[in-house]
Amino acid sequence: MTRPLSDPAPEMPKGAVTMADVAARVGVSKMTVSRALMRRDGEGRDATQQLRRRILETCREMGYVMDQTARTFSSKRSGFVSVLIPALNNSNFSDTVHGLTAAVEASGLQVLLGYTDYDAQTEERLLKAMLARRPEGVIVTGGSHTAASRALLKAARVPVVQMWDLLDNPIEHVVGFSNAQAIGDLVRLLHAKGYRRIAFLGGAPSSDARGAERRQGFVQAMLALGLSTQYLLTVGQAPVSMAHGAQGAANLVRRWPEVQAVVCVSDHAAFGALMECQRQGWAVPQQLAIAGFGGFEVATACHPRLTTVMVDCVRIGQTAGELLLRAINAGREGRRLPPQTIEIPFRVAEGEST
Amino acid sequence: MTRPLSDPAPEMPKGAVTMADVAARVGVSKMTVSRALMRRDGEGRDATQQLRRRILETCREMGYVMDQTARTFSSKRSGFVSVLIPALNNSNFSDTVHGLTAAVEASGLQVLLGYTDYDAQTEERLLKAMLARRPEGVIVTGGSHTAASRALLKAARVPVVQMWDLLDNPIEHVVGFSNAQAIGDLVRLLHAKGYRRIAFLGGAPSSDARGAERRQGFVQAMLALGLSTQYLLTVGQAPVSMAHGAQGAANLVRRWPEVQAVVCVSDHAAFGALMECQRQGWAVPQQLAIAGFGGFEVATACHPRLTTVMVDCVRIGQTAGELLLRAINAGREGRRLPPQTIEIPFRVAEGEST
DNA sequence: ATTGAATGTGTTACCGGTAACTGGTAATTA
DNA sequence: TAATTACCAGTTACCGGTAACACATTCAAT
Repeated sequence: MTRPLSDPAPEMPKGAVTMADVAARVGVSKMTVSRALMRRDGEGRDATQQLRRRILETCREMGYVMDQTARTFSSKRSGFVSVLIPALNNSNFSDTVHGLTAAVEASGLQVLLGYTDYDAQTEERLLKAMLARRPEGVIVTGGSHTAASRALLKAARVPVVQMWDLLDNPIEHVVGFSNAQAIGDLVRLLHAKGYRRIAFLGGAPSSDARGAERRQGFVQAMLALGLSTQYLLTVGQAPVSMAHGAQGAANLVRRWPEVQAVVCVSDHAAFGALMECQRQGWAVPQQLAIAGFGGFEVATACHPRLTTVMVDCVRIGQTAGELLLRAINAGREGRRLPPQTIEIPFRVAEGEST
Repeated sequence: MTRPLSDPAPEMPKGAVTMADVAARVGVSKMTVSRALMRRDGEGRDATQQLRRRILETCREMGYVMDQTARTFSSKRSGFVSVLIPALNNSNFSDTVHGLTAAVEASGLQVLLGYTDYDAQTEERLLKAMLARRPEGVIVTGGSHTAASRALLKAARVPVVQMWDLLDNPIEHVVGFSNAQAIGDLVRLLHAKGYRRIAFLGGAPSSDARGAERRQGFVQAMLALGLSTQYLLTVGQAPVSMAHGAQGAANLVRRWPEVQAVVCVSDHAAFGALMECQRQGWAVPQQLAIAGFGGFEVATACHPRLTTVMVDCVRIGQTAGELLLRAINAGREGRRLPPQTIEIPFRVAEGEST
């Protein structure tokens, strides 16, 4: 070493490498480095491109990783969007997250994922924590939020998309489908196949807004067909498990032996019911027909296959992501995208269980 | 308004409310506000506590939310840890995330979750993006990473925990169990029950390190018992689905009708195999015994119940989270926690499928 | 050759907090 | 009562980038 220790060589910064370190090494201002990193490949004049390559090379050599925090702080762009789903372990939502991530990351934004465990209070806490990091947009699931959550979202002044359900009183944008209508289609299919005494099996409505909407849709559809709506069964809290479904089926048959078919709030419950029937030796669908909801893997893998409502979960995510991007881009240009509501199609898939 | 428009009242800042706005309203310096927000309840002298209450009250009135970005930037503490799992829609991992979140959030840190889709390249990209936000610690799943990922983690100079698998060459800390040993226990159980011609059914080893370890453990255990290891079946890539399991079972019976039992890489595959048997009318376990891995909901909900390896996934997460916290706290005090390896127990749960 | 436009680089200020230090006041001790 | 100590609030500087502006250079068109 020819330099005294008190004067460390600029080529070897001691702490983490900063943009200034890179700039010094290349012999330009840090602004130039910043611009080199921002600019896309193959842009600008030849001399500029060469310089840019040299800068990128030096970054690599020095192991420089831009400090996203400083960037966020300075540019007022956090570079991420918040996404809240009720649960991780539900392929419907994780599929949605996949679609969403693909759509959003194409534009260089990251997805910051949180899960609420189907609880509005948890959602509020999570939302507070996420908004403190200044996301550029927020996507939440459904329309059940605390008043404080809604206020937080409004105050955040960033685009908001509510997904999965269609809503009467949306915060801003909506991407989803009508759970009530989907269940209605299912009920009409059962009716067409000759079933008349049909039960609904779901969790406590208070714990799951989506489940409550399905239950309500069931009642409406049954009434419209002039059928009895007395066969309503409640088992457990959201998320309704396979064990709940099994227990529900047992209760159902004991209490209302005359019931011919049961519509379950989800495929998990339906599968549990199906397995209980197999354990008890009840023929499906002859003694009891079973329908589910969601198009989960288990619905097509099990035997007999479950009749279910197939929802294009990935597409919900994609669409929500694209919509959020449009809103964010509008915001960057000073415009405001008028509130949109986009409906996603679904279809009833008939299995062997009805 | 008695004030001219060019001199906005300090009580009504125009943009987002900042700490300085709150400070001005209360009539103190922003440093005092900062300290009031940091300090725990009931600390300090009486006058100070009153001032603190007044400040907090004003924050509430003005709807002030501290800018986490600025705080991170200034204090060099991002307040979050990164967690990478292979997939969201796998209750094993989502349970782990639950345990982890509970453990970590108790200390005021947030969890930033990412999923790799079982792909090391995706993991590397994700890691890069996360490290740019300067997490205070990182938890990854398993030991299969690109060389660049390992380098990134080392360079980040934050504690790292690898979870789920025990590793020969860990990056730093490890929390997990031996997949090979677990499969070994399962094989020995089958052997004790009289099964001799036992097959293994899993995905392509290259796509799933955890699956590969299980396959290897199977071979070892079979060799140790003096049994033939010829019955190795590969179906699809990770994550192995129920459909893969069904297809695998069909292949298995066609190719090696003499096989008495099959050990599947996961409960999903095992369930698929079970359903294929039911479709074909093959008695389980009389004609073919089936074992799974993971203790998923479907394993106990289905009929017959699957023999499986139960892993305390929540505890893996809790332990990993606690370990990471200890390492982070050590780092804050200038110490370095020596690399730890913590083993999590598992147990074989016998169902009716073997 | 001259001009104007387009492009590229450097300089300065600033984002909103916290660390570290300074000086002042209240509580404790001699 | 004076000296010492503990505690507290204010001041200043700074974290690592980018916006905005000023200025220099290159290129195209007259």
